[in-house]
Amino acid sequence: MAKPATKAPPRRRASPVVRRADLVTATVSCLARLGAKGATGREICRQAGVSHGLLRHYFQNPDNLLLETYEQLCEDMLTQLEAAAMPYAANPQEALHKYFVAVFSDDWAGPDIIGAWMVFWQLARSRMDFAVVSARFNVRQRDLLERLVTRLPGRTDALPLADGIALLSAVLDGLWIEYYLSEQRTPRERCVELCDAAARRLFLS
Amino acid sequence: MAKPATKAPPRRRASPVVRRADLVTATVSCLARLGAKGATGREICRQAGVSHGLLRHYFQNPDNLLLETYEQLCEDMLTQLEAAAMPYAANPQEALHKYFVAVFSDDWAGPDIIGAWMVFWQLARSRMDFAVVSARFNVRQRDLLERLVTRLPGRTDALPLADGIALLSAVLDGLWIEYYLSEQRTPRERCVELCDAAARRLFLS
DNA sequence: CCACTTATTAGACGCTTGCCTTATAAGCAT
DNA sequence: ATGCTTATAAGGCAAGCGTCTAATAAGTGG
Repeated sequence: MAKPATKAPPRRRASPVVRRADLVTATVSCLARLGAKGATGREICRQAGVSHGLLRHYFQNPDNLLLETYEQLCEDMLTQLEAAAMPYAANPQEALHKYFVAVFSDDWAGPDIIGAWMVFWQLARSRMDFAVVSARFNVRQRDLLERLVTRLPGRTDALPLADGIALLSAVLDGLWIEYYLSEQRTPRERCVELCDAAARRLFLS
Repeated sequence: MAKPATKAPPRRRASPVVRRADLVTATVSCLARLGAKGATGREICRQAGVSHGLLRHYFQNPDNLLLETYEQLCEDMLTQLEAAAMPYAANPQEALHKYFVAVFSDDWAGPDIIGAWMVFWQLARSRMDFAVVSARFNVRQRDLLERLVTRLPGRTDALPLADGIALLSAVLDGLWIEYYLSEQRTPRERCVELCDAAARRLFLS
């Protein structure tokens, strides 16, 4: 049996949905700061300011928390990217530009989140469940990109559309990595500029 | 004091240079198979078929082994990429193509190595020493790419050269990620094909 | 105001890791 | 051969992790 409690530290209740969100947020932060190795269940709980036992109360295990975090992150990013571009539906070129800006915004490429994506990508290779989430997310993101591109006025088809989409998507990912590795060398504005240039060059010339 | 040894398992000596290479190879394999979390010092030694004490004999600590592995991997890849393209110096377009082929070859994007890069990228963000290696490697790789591109005959300068290089480099990284995430969806030949298309579109039209 | 649910904490256990230290034997020089 | 160097193995140790279990308190419904 456990020892009688010696002291009662402040213990405030929160609704399950809030606590889960807390843990998910802490997970992203830990992943970004400490990488895959440092983001342990206990460390996540420490960051969230709860005892390590609480993780098991809300999630099956730390891995499961990671997976759920990944799913939610993808969902959030996708909806927000869409929300960023859609208001400019009347001006396809501007919509695409806003999309680029959103991709490199602090919300999705900021210092306390960008590192998490890399960990998830890594997990997507060795773990089937993560691979599934990654695949689904990729398809939807590419669909969104395609929707934006096909609306561009005066589009040339010197390049097959599928190739163009694949290449623009690759440019996005590649620049994202470049930004990830050194935001000094390729700052955010430069990334967006290059994306715009790529879109013009691939589809409009 | 330690117990007297009960049995003498086969214990063959190897020259330091060979053993170090063994450990480096095992490290890459572990990183690719198990990710950052699974590539522990002990696991690497297990994979290399040596006792866990040997790691300390050749390297300061597991982290140091990782760093050295990263350095050597970069060095090897760079020299081999150069070696792949240079024989075709007379035909710049072909040289560039061979470069693309080499990037997506089994040697550098095969299943037992591709996962390691992702781990190193992840480390490059949280650890200064890895960041330095990454930065140096990036510069040199981009230089090589630039050397190949500037030789292309009939190059247009509708796009500033620096932009073109940055974009082609991004395409390479992005397609590499795409291949990494699902070689099913974007097989190797398709990646090379898209690289060729990007080079034409960016520099020759 | 009491009882019941459950969010939350804290401790215990077994395991693995990294580090260090000691013991052994393999190969080379003499 | 014999002895010295050192590559190699293996054990011990503290720390950290994931899992499980028991105890405690915070709300909530009666």
